[in-house]
Amino acid sequence: MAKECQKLSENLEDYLEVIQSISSREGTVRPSDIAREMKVKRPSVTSALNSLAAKGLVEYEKYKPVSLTKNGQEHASSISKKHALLREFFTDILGVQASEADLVACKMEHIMDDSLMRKFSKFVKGITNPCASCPSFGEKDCARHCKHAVLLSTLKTGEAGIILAVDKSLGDVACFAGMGIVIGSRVEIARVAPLGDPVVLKVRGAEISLRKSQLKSITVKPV
Amino acid sequence: MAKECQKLSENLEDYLEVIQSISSREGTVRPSDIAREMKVKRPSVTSALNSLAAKGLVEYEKYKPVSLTKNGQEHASSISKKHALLREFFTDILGVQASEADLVACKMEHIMDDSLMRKFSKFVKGITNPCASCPSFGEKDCARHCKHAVLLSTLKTGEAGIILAVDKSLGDVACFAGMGIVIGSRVEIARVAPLGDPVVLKVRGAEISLRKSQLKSITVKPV
DNA sequence: TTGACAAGTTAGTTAATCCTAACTTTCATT
DNA sequence: AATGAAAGTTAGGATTAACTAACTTGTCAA
Repeated sequence: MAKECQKLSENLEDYLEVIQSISSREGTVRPSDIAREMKVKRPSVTSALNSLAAKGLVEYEKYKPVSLTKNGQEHASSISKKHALLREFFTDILGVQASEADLVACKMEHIMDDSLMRKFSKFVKGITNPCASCPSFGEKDCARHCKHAVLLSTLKTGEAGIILAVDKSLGDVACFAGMGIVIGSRVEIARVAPLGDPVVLKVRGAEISLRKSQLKSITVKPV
Repeated sequence: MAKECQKLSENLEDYLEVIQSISSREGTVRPSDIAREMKVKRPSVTSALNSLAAKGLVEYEKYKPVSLTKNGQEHASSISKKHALLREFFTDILGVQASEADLVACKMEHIMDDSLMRKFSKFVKGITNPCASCPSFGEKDCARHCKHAVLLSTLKTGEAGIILAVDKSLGDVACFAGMGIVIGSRVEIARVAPLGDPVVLKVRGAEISLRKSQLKSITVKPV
C-alpha cells in the first residue's frame, strides 16, 4: 500500500484526509465542505483539487462533487492511521486534551514515515493495550484474563496493580501522566492517612498522594 | 523565556538553530557556513538573515559575521532542547538510527509547543532515566542506589530486574524496543534452554527469546 | 419557468522560500 | 600595495499556497 509514493506536500495530504473524512461522514464531498473544514476560502480548494486530480488522487470534474481514487483512498487511510495513533499517544499517554492532540497529530502525521510509524505503533500499543500487561498477552484467552480488572480504590495498603485505564474524571490527566500514572504502569498503595484520605501511591519509585475518591478513576489489574 | 513569542516560521527556526550550532562549534558564524549546513545556496541565507535581523533575533551587518541576539539565543536554545529530547525518544526508546532520528526531530521540534514539551519530557525522562525506576528516585542517594546495576546475563531463572540500559550491540534495537525491551521495563528470566542458550525472557507479559550473548547488552537493576 | 442566491471557478495578488546569474567586497598572497 | 579567488549580496524568476474580487453555474422556490 502506498508504494509508488510520489511524495505529496503536507498541504495536499491534509486535503486528502479531509476529503476522506467528509466522504465517510456525508457521502458526497463538495468543495465548500472542504473549505469549511480546512478553514480556507473556496478558491484555495479549487486549486488544491486540480493538483490532486493531476496526481490521480481524486476524481474531479468542474462543478461536480469530488471523490477519492483508489490511490487517493490508500494515501488518505495511511495518514488517518498515523493521525489516530499519534492522537492516542497524546491523549492517553501524555494526557493532552483531545482538541490539542488533534492539532499536533495533524502536523506530525506528515512527518513520520511508515517505518518509523511501525516502531512507534509497537511502542504505543505496548503501553496502551491493557493486554500487554497480561501474562496471556497475545493469546486467545487474553480477553478473559483482562476481566480481572478492578478499581484502584479496592486495593489495600501494600497491594499493587498494573494500570489498565485512567478515567478523565481523575482530573489533570497531563499532570498525572507525567508522574507515571499511565496505562501499563505499576502502582502500589504505599500508605493511607489516618482518616482514610489521602492515599499515597508508589509509582515508578516516586510517591504520589491522591484523594480516595480519585482512586475510583483508575482501573488496575492486581498483581 | 521566549514569552513574547512572535511565532517564527519553521524555516527561520532552523536557521537560528544552525547558527547557534555553528557558533558554539566554531566561534564565528559566516553565511557560507550556514548555507553548507542548511543545504541551501548562499543567497537564501542572506535573505533569511535579513528576516531574522528584522525580528531582532540576529546581529547582522552586511559582509560581517553573524551572531545571535539574546532573544535569538533563547529561541534557539528552546528549539535545541526540543530537538535533543525528541532525538532521545527516537533513538533510545524507539530504537531509530541516530541520523534518521535527527531528521525527524528536526521537523517535530517546530510543532511541539512548550506545554506539550513539558509533558513529553516528563514522560521520556520517566522511561529513560534509570533513577525513575529506583525506590530512591529524586532523592540524594539515588546515584548510589543505581550502582546496583548488573548485566542481565547474571540473573538466574526466575529472577527479574528493571532495564537500566540497552547497548546498541544488542542488534535491532527497534525491534526489541517494540517488544518492550526499553529502559524502565521489567524483565524476568522465564526459562533457559537445556544447553543454556537461548534464554526466554518475560517482558510485559510477552515472552521473548534471546541468545545468551545478547543478555550482556542489557543492564538491569535486580528486583 | 425563471430569477436570486449559493456554490464554484478564474484571474490576479501577496508572501515565503528557494533558485541562478551577475555584481561587489574582503582578504590572503605575492 | 595589487590582485584574483572566495565569500557575500542583489536582482530577478519559479513554486506553493493562501487571499480578494469578479465572473459562471446550479438549483430551489415563487
